[in-house]
Amino acid sequence: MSAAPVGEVIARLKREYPDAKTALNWSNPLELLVAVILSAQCTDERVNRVTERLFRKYRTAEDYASAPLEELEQDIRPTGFYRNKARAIQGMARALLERHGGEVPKTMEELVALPGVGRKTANVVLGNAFGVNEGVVVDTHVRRVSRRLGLTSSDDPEKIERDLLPQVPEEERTLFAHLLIFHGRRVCKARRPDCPGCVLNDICPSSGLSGKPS
DNA sequence: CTCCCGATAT
DNA sequence: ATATCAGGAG
Repeated sequence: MSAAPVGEVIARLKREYPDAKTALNWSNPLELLVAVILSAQCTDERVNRVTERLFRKYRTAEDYASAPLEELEQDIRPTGFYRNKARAIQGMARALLERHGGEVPKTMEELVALPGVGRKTANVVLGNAFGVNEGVVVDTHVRRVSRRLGLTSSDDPEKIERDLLPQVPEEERTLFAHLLIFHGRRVCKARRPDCPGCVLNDICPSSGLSGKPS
């Protein structure tokens, strides 16, 4: 079975999810960066519950940098991996102060050099906070849905991104990720995908195998 | 490769 | 009980 054409995938999902955008709540680049670090292996809904109070308490890089680590850990605990994430956020904040005047940098190279920031997190910040679409966000949903659609056969996020890059027009890359994430949550779910109710049913190589994991 | 880890759905 | 959730570091 051949891969689904990306243009058609985007067109149909755009019609299906006209309001697809990040589900994380944020009002500046630092808040987005913190929210994305917290979102690892955690739903956006729970991240938002935590950041609602977190962002009232921590407003600048200095606030995260100077906080007692145990206190920051408790402030983010419900998101899981809270010790790693607290260390990442504090290390990231201190790096912002040391290297970037307390501001979030706008290049891939500078972002991934920050503690706790990998390529996926950097791509989210670049695309959503700065409008830079040099890469494609590959999270668990993008990975699963892309594989099922036949857009990639790899299971490594960096290889998947290299496979997707030439297929997705630069100005559509942020939207593309949001569309696949929405679709991955509501229809092309990890556990029980709803292939009969999927608008990509007729162009998806995995349709009918309804259930066979990525 | 393993480890980190709480909350929710099935 | 177990799988899964906008991953990254050692």
